[in-house]
Amino acid sequence: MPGLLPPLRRIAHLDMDAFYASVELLRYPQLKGLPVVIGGGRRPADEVLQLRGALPVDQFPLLQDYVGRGVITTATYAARVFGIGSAMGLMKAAKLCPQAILLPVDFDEYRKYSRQFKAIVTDIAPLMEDRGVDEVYIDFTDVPGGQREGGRTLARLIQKAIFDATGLTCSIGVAPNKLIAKMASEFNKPQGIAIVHATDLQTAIWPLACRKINGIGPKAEAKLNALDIHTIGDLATCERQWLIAHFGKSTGAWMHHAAWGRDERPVVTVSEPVSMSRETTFDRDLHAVRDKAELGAIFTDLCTKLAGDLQRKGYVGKTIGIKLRFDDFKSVTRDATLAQATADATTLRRTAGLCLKRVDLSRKLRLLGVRVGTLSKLGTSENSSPNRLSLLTQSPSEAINTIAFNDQLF
DNA sequence: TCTGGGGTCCTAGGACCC
DNA sequence: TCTGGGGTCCTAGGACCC
Repeated sequence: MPGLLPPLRRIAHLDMDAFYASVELLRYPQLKGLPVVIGGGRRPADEVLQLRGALPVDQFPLLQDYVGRGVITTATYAARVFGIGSAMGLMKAAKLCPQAILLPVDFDEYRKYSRQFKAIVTDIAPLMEDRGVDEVYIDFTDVPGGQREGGRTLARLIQKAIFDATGLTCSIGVAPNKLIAKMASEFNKPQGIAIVHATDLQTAIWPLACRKINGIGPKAEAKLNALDIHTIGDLATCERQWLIAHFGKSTGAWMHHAAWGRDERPVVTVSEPVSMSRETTFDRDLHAVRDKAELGAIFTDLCTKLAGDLQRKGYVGKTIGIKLRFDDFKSVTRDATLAQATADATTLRRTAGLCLKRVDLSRKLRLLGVRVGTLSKLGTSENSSPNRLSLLTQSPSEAINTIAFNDQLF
C-alpha cells in the first residue's frame, strides 16, 4: 500500500486593502469619505504631520494648489469617481477634481505598518514571501488548521489579528498555488476571503480577462486581444505550440500553463537583492551643458545616497549603470562592470560618469538614475580582496576608462 | 500642464573560450 | 570553403510588478 498522500498545497495571497490611503486615514480620520489623493511632493516635516492630526478638513492642502510634476500614487474611492486614477499626473487630476485633498506619500509610515502586519502573519504562519509593502504570499499547507475549510479558518484568523493590531483590513485568496491565490485575493475585496480549489478553474478563473494573470501586462494583453483571445478560458483553448510561435518559447509555454492554472513556484521566504538604484525626476528638464552644475550636483547626490544604501544593507556591486530619461520620455541605460565590487560613492560616481559619456546628450533630460547590480554580500571571500589589486585585475578597456577619468562630462 | 521610484526577469547580440 | 556549436559574460532594452 502506498503511504499517506501529501497534504494539498494551500497557498494564500494576502493583499492589504487600499493600503496607503488606509494608513493615512488612521492618522487623519477626519478625511474619511472625502476625495483624497496621495502622491507627488516631498514629505512634510513631522511637526506638520502631527499638527494635521487635529486639523479641520478645510485646512488640508488641496489638489488645485499643487504646482509641479508629481503623479498620483493612489486615490480614495471618493476621488476615483471623478475619473482620477493611479499614475495620473497631479496637474491633470487637479482639473478633474480640484477640491480633492492632496497628501504627500509617506513611505516611512507605510513601511512601519508593513513590518507590523508581516510580523503578525509570520507569528501565525512562518512561511511568508514578501511581495512588496502591502502584499505577501503565505504557505498554509503545513500550518495547523491551514487545511480547514480550504484555508478559510486561518485566513479569518490572520485578518482578525491584523485588524486588531493595526486597524487595517486585508483581503486573502487561498488556492492550490500562487498564481490562482493572487487572482483569488481580488475576488471579494475589501475584507474579503476567497477559496479556490483546483476544480473551480473553469467557473472561477476561465471567465476572467487574461490581464488578471500576474505577468500579463498591457502589452501582452493587447497582443492577445488582437488575436481574439480575451479571457483566460480563450487562452486555455490555444495550442501550446501556437502560443510559443506567437510569444516565444518561454512566455508561450508559461501562458499555456497559467491558463490551465498550473504553477509550482514555491513560497520563497528569503531572497537576496539583485540590484539597488536611485533615480530622480527633475522639477524641470535639464540640459547636460547648460545645466551642468545642477546636474552634476544631483548626480553626485544620487551616487552618495546609493553608496549609503549599499553600505547600510551590507552589499557591494560590480556593475554600475546609469539611466537617463529625455524630455521626449525616451529612456536609455548604460552600464559598466568593474573588476572589483564596490560600495564606494566616489567609485560609483566616477564609473557612472564614464557611462554618461557614452550617451548623446543633445536632448534635455527629465530623469537621471544610478544603479548597482551584480551584488554580493560584503565580507564574503570573493569581494574581500584588497582594493589596491584592482588595477592589475582590470581588463585593458577598463584600465583605459580609469585613465580617462579626468575627462568627465559632469 | 501628461507620464514616480524601486525593483525583477527575459531577450538578444557580440565577445571570448574550448 | 561551407555557416559548428556550446557556454558564459557583458551590455541595452523592454515588459512587468508593487
